[in-house]
Amino acid sequence: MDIQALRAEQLQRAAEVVRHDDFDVMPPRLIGGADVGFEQGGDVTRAAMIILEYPSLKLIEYKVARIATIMPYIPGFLSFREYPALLAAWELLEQKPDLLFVDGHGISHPRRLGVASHFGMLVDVPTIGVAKRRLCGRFEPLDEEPGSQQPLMDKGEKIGWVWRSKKRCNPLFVSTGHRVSIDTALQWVQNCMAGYRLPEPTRWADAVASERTAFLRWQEG
DNA sequence: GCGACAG
DNA sequence: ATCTTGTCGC
Repeated sequence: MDIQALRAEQLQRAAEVVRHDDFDVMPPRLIGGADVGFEQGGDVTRAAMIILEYPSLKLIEYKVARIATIMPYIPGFLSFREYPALLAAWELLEQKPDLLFVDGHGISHPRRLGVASHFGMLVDVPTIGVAKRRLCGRFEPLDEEPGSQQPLMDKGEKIGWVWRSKKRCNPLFVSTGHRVSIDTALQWVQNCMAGYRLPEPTRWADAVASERTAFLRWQEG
């Protein structure tokens, strides 16, 4: 793979990312969650795509796609490693979501094209990036209280929000993926909470992609 | 040169 | 991401 070529592609695509609200459906009735996991020691990439009904937040569909891993993990180039499997899972969905939560960053990326933005553009769907750790940017320390937030800044630009979703838990990094503003992205993440650190779309996608016991148990009943 | 570095 | 049990704290 040619990292320089991928870097150039990121810069080109980043210029096309829509950072303002551009929903077709408001409020969204179907909200999706996407995440990726690995098998066979990393040789197989497994993508999970789940659909929740809003505002009930009930799981109404989930699909899993498996493909051969094509690229190693390189910080800043995660989307190239994960989008092929995500596309495969997306094609399997019987219903497409009005808004999609992607596990990972959106524009809070060195070149403003994290996996949430990249994938959102590929399928032209509004996306929000929800990451568990920082990739770039700086932020002031957050208060201990849940709900505290701080803007994530990079090179003089606000690229997302650092938000403490739950007591004594590390904060989440929320950013625009595609067709959703930074503030609206945080608003929808907050609208999809159910008592856990992660919002429901991301939590379910993570459970399905990693075959968590919570999901396996749910799958039976 | 040194440290940072989504999943 | 993944390999993995118990364990400390609310």
